[in-house]
Amino acid sequence: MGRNAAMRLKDLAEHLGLSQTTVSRALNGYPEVNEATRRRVAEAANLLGYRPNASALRLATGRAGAVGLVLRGADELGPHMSEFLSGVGSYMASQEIDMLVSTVASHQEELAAYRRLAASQKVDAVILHSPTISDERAELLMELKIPFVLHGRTNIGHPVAWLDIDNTSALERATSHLLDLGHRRIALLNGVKGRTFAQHREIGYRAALTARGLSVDPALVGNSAFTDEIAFRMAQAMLEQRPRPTAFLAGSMMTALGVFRAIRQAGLQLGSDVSMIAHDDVFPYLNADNMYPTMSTTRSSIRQAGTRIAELIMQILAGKPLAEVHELWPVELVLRESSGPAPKS
Amino acid sequence: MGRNAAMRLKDLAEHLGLSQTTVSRALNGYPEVNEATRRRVAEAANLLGYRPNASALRLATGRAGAVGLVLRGADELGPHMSEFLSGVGSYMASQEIDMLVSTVASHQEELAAYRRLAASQKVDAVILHSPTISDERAELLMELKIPFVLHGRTNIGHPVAWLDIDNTSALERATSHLLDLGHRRIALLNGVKGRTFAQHREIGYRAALTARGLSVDPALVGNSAFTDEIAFRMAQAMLEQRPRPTAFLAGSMMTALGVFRAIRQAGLQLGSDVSMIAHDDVFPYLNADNMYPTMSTTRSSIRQAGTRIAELIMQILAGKPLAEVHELWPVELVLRESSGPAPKS
DNA sequence: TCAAAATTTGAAATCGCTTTGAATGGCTTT
DNA sequence: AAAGCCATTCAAAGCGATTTCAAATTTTGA
Repeated sequence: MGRNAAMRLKDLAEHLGLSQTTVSRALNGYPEVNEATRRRVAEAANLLGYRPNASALRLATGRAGAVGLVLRGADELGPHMSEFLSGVGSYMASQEIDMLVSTVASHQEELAAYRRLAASQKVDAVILHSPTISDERAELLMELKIPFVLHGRTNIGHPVAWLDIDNTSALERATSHLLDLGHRRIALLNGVKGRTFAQHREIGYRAALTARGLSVDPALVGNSAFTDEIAFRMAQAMLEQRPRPTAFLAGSMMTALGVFRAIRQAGLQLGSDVSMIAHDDVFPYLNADNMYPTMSTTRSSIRQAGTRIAELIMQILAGKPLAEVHELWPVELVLRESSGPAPKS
Repeated sequence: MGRNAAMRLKDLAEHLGLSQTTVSRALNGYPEVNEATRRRVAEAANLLGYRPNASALRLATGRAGAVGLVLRGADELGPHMSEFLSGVGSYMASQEIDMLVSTVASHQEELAAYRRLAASQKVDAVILHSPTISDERAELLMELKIPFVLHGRTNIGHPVAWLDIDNTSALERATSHLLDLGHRRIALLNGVKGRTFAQHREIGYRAALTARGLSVDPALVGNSAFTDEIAFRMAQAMLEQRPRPTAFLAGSMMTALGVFRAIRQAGLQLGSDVSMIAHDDVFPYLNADNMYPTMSTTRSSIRQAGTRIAELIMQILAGKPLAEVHELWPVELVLRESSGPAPKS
C-alpha cells in the first residue's frame, strides 16, 4: 500500500513559516507579495517538488483543467485519430491541460458519455470529431453548455466553432486533374455516408465531372470506413466492370493500400493501366513519397489540425465568441507517379 | 459564458428534504439507509441527472479515478498505440475510470511528466509501454510510489507487474519454419535497439539459427522504428546483397508493407522468390489475410492486451501483490502465402 | 512627529463531496 | 414505566486548494 503522502500547501507553508494564503499567492503570481518572499517560496516549492493537488485546485477554482475526447472504439481510434491526438496533445502538454480520452461502443453510449462529462464536470471543453451533416452530438453539447471545437463541419441551429479542411476543393481539383489526363471512368472510394467530409468530397467530385458534361456513375462511388480490406473488396468489384474504371480517388492511405492490391491482383499496373490519387493525412509511418510507384495525393496534416484545434479550444475558454472561430484549411494536391494519362482504350 | 450550474448534492438533498449525509449514503449503497428512502433518492437523482462533482469526490475520497498514459509523441502514438489504447479504454469505460493521456517529446520530459502526475495526484496508476531492458521510467514510478503495469518486461531491482507476449518463442518458431522451408539467408527487421521486446525477438531468431548450426549475419539484422519507409530502405539495401536474403522477418505490419514494396521494386515475387513472416498486432484496418499474397504472421492482439492490462491495474489497486501479476501470452504462428519454399539457387 | 496611505501578511470562508460521531424515535425487554 | 437496542437520520469536520476581508507593518507626506 503505497500511501502517497505528497507535500501539501499546508506543509510547504509551515516549512516556510508563512501562511497558506501567502504561499498560494506567491506561487500564482499575485502582485501583492513581496519579491523576496516570492523567491523564497518559489525556491522551496521547487526544491521540495510541491505541486498543488489537482482535485483540490479544480474544486477551488471550478476549472477542470482538462479537455475531453470521446471516441467510438474500434471505429474511430484508428491511425487518423492517433495522429490527431498526438497533435492535440503536443499543445495541451504545453498548457498543462489534460486530455481525457474515453472510448464508447455506440452512438447512444457516446451521448451518455457527454452527459456524464457534463454532470460530473470533468472537463472544461471537448473536441468533436468526424461530424455528420447535422450532428446530434453537437446539439447535445450545445444544450449541455459544454464548449467544444468541431473537427469538420455540421449544420445545426447554433453557431459552432470549427476547423475543417477544404475537402470539396481538394476533390474537385483531383478529379479535374484526372479528367485532364483523359480519364473518363473515375471511381470514388469515399468515407462513410452521412459524414460531412464524405458529402463535401462527393460534391467536389461531382462538380468536376458535371463541369465537363459528364454524369456520375453510381457504380463507381463507394462509401465505407477507411480500411485496407473494405477498399480492396470495393476496388476489386469495380475493376470487374466493363469498361473498367481507369482511375481511383482513394479516401485515405489505408484505402489506397487496398486499392493498390486490387489493381495488382487484376494484373494491372498502377500509374499506367490505372491511376490513383489518394487523400493523405500525413502519417509518419506511411509515406506517399516512398511508395512504389510513388502516390499522388491530396494532402493535409491531420496532426497540425489537432494542434490548431487545441489552440482554438484555449481561445474559446478565454472567451472568444464561437462565431469567430472558423478555419477552413486548403488541401495540397501533390502529383506523383500513381496518376498518369488514361490508357488508350 | 455558459456557467454550468450542475446540480449539487446539496440541491438534491434539499429537493428531497433530506440531509446530504443520507443522500450520499443512499447513492453509495451504504447499508444503514432505509430501503424506501434509498429508492426515492435514486429515483430523484436519476430524474434530475445528478452526478457527483468529480473534483469534489476525488478530493474527499483521495482517489483520482483515473489512470495515466504518457506517450512519446510521434514515436509512440502510432497505430499500435491507438489499438492498445482502444483496448484499455474499453475496460476503463466499464469501470468509470478515466484515461489521462499526455504526450511528451523526449525521455526527460517523460520523466518530468511522471513526477508531475505524482505530485499533483492526478492518477491512481499508470500504464507503461515499450520498456527498455532496464527501464528508468519503471524505476522512477517505483520511487514515486505510483502503481503501474508494464506492457512488456524490464529488469529493475523490484518486482513489477507486467503483461507481455512471448516474443522469443514467436521468433524462434517463425525462423525455424523458414529454415524448414530451406531458407538460409533470413533477414530480421527488428524494433528499436534497447527495447526489451526487440531483444527478446533477436534471442528467438538467434536460437533458431544456432540450433541448426548457422551463424547470424549482422548485415541481415536491422533495428528501427516500425515504419513503412524505414523498412523499405532497409529491405532495399539487404536485397542488393549477394547472395541476397530469401526471407524476411518483419517486425510489424507497417514494416511488412515497406518490405513488400522493396521486393516488388527489385522485380521479385513475394511468396516465391522471397518469403516473409510479419508480426501482426491485429489492426482492424490492415488485414494480413486479405493481403496479396496473403501474409504469414506471428499474431497477437495488442488490443486484447490493453484490455487485460486495464483489468490488472484494477486488481493492483484493489491490493493484489505486484509479484503475482505477471502474464506471458503465447503468440500464434499463422502460415499463409507469403512464406514459401526457398528458391533453388 | 504623527496620521494616512501603501505594502504585506494572515485567519477564515468556500468549493462539493465523504465520513465520523451524535441524536432521534420507535420497539423490546425487564 | 424505565432501560436498552435498533434502525435511521443529521450536523459538522475534514479533503487541499483559492479567495475575501481584515490586520499588521512599513512608507509616505505634511
